[in-house]
Amino acid sequence: MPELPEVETVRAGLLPVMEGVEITRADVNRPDLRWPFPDRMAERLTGTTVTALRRRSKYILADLSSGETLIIHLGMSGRILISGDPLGQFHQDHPEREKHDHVVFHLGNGGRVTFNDPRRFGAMDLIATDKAETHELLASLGPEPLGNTFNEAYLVDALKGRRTPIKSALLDQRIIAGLGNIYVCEVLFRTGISPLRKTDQIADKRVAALVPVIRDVLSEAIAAGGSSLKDYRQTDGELGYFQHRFQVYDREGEPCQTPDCKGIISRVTQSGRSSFYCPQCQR
DNA sequence: ATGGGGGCCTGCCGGC
DNA sequence: TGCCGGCAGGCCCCCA
Repeated sequence: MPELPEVETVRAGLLPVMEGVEITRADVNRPDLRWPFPDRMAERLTGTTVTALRRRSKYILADLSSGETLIIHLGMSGRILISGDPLGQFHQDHPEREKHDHVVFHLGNGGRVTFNDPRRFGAMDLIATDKAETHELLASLGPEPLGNTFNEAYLVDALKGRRTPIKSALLDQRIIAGLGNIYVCEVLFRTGISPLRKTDQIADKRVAALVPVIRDVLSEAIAAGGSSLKDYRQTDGELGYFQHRFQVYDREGEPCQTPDCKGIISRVTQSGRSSFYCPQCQR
């Protein structure tokens, strides 16, 4: 569920509350999410200070004064909410423990950071900070779409000779890290490329045109605080609002927004995921 | 080697 | 009102 813009929004929300702040206690309310938590996770977190909060693809990385890094993934339904009013603001507190509050970090500034994940496809792990990039979950990730190594030449080369539909290729985290179902649909709409088109049947020039559009869509979504469908929230509980700007995602049956296009947005299933697109102007 | 489908979980929504 | 099927922002794993 949370794609790069949602994860970046969560990271940005946590930053002023957690950076330079001690974790005084960690409540670990179950033994696992998608996988078992690392051994003695609560003890290894307790008494450490968060020295930096980074993001790699859809992972949040919290560097700790202990020399370890906490890796967090939100899966499909993971949420992180701040409570306890650590910044002295007015946002609503939610002191009661709610269903699916699996991990709670208590902070030295009085704040609490709660990880809630109904479907439990999320994950947490601890690894030495100097080995974080080599963690098995991160090792084979492709370039960051908003970073310098992601560019036209890279994408043209990375997609060369692939027979998979472009939709699947852009969802492949080894090729580009951070896109998910929503933003791939929106990117393909803006570039006029059908999600069904085989990657090796797209001219280099059109592949290259994906690069600035990917950057634009992600940047706009980050600026909007991400997209809130059912359960995603920013860390202060506010909704993101990029969902109002979707042009195709979840708009099956609606008229295409391209000027003068008479198309109707279609939904097709590709490798188990819904693709939304306009059959008229996406070719 | 690569691509497609199944599976992991819970919750929600629409239809009957 | 209640039940059931389908679907959901991700990603690992196995099979062809």
